[in-house]
Amino acid sequence: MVDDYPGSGFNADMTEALDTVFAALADPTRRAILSMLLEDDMAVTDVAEPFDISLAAISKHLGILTKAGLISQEKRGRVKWCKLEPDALRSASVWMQGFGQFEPVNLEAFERFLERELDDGA
Amino acid sequence: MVDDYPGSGFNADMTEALDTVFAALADPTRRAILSMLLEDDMAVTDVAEPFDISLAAISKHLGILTKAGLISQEKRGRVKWCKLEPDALRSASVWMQGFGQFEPVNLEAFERFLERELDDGA
DNA sequence: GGCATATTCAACCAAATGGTTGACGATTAT
DNA sequence: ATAATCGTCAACCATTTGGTTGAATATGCC
Repeated sequence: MVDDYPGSGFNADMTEALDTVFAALADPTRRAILSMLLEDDMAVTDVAEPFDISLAAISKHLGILTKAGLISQEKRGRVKWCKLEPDALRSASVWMQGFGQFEPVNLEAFERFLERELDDGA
Repeated sequence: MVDDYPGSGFNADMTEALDTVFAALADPTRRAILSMLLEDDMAVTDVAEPFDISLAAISKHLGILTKAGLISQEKRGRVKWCKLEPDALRSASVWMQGFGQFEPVNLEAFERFLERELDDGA
């Protein structure tokens, strides 16, 4: 095993998912968009309305959120509806919980447990 | 209020904290480093050992993790010790929980795991 | 003192990121 | 048919990012 460091137990897909999700969340505009979609599905133009940047820029942000799986986009007529997909946050959440309140237990075993959980696509 | 969009309720500090934490987590090398530090505090050189990139690159990664508050570094003698600071994940975790309550992992399975762990330990 | 070890700094580089503008295809309205 | 609206695309730009190398700065060891 060449890449023998912690985290290499995750398969490449999981690593990539975490990459794209965390990167998507690292931008305040994108986080604001997600918050907006928490209240309701929205058309691209309406998403863009409160921001001071171009529609094209918003379109790019929505593309990044879509690629990360955090939203889905469905075109109905000439308007494209954006819908929050909060389940995409799950992998990131699971990863982060590994750093929390679990001191007392055997960490190696816990990591193996986590890997099984993630492999199950939970 | 000029910037009237969801998320503008957070003050600038919170936004910046989320920016830096999520950005820090978006890199697989940095996530691997955090996982390593979960097991024990480490010196910079030892952190670098399993990776195929230069020590200077690792030093930069550690600087980013430090700026995000995810680790702390204390120089003792000529070696600088890196220590995980998992509390820095809290703001990010709280933000994410706003999008639905994903339990950390499959809770039943997790509890079974915990029981096994505790039995083994006793 | 002199040498090895630990870590950072500085300069540089290629690629990615977040933004712009103007043109364009698709759909709806007049 | 023509015009307006919705959204993306393409080209471009400045800045950031993740990496390199070589020199510099501590600190510890003989």
